[in-house]
Amino acid sequence: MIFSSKAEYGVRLMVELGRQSPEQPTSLKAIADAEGLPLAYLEQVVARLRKAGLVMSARGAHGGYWLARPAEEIAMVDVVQALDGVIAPMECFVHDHTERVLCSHVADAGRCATKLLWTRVQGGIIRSLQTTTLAELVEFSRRNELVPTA
Amino acid sequence: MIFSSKAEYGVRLMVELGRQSPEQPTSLKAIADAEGLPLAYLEQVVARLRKAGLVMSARGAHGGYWLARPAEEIAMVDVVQALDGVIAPMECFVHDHTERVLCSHVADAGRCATKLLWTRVQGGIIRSLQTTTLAELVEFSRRNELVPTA
DNA sequence: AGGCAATCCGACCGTGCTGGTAGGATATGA
DNA sequence: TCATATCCTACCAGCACGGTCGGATTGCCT
Repeated sequence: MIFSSKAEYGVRLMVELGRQSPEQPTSLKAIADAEGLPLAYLEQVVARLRKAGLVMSARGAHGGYWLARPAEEIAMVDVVQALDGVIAPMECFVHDHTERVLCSHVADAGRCATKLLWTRVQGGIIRSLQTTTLAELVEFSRRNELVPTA
Repeated sequence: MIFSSKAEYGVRLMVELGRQSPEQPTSLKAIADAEGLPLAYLEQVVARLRKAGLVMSARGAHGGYWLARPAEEIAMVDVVQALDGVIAPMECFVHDHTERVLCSHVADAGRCATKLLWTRVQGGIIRSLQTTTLAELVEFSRRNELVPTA
């Protein structure tokens, strides 16, 4: 699998926050209930988003989370990266210094043919994540909730 | 990581085969030595490529492997898929019937906002893999072996 | 003041996947 | 018949991942 469940949960969480009116805190519990996700685990997820500066929080009663900036200004690449870390198609992309057998071609950085391939793939992924904003997803979810299942 | 080491090794193996003259078997041992990879493991890797019809083999002494068709006609998407299986950004993409918590939105197939995102990503990946042929990688590796490291 | 509702934090833990090994069976050219 | 190769299956150790738990802290509300 390319993305972890943290990414899935985190994106859903962001969409949920995007649906709320801004500046008004939404509790994690409300989101956990709405999405049917384990609260304790969501805490870890949202912590990453907070550290990345994507959401803000207020503690205490009636506290909660809200988007740090308008959904239109949030590219999904930032969300996913905050959740899953660097988007790397192959081990040698994330830290070249490890020198694991996996990429025995550390020496010939740009000469490794496979690296050409993985670079293209990485470009494809990042491009698609960069051109998708949170606002799009929010709008998508709003549109679809109106349509009855039957 | 997005792709497994099987993908890395398999792609390298294919490039290596692409560098050889066709119809003439190359032994796995030769490739393992050239790339510095464990032979026993390569056997598993190449088995997938064979089952996918990408390479052919001859057993016995002076046996080995060769490309089933010219490198120009091999899209890397087929190679990677043979090695790593279906390219799915998220669990619910590979088998929708599992109904794991991960995608509690099984019912609303096209309504899940995250699915919109993952679909775009998947598209980006597949497109980049489809537009890259093995021949390109082979040519790339040929060009670069001429340039001295110093 | 006290209690409740929240965020925060870190330790823990089972399970499945991944990368890799081992050993042998089978085929084939010299 | 021997060396060289593909082929096949079982096995294993490490580790990342998804998730739980317990508790500390914060702050509104009565």
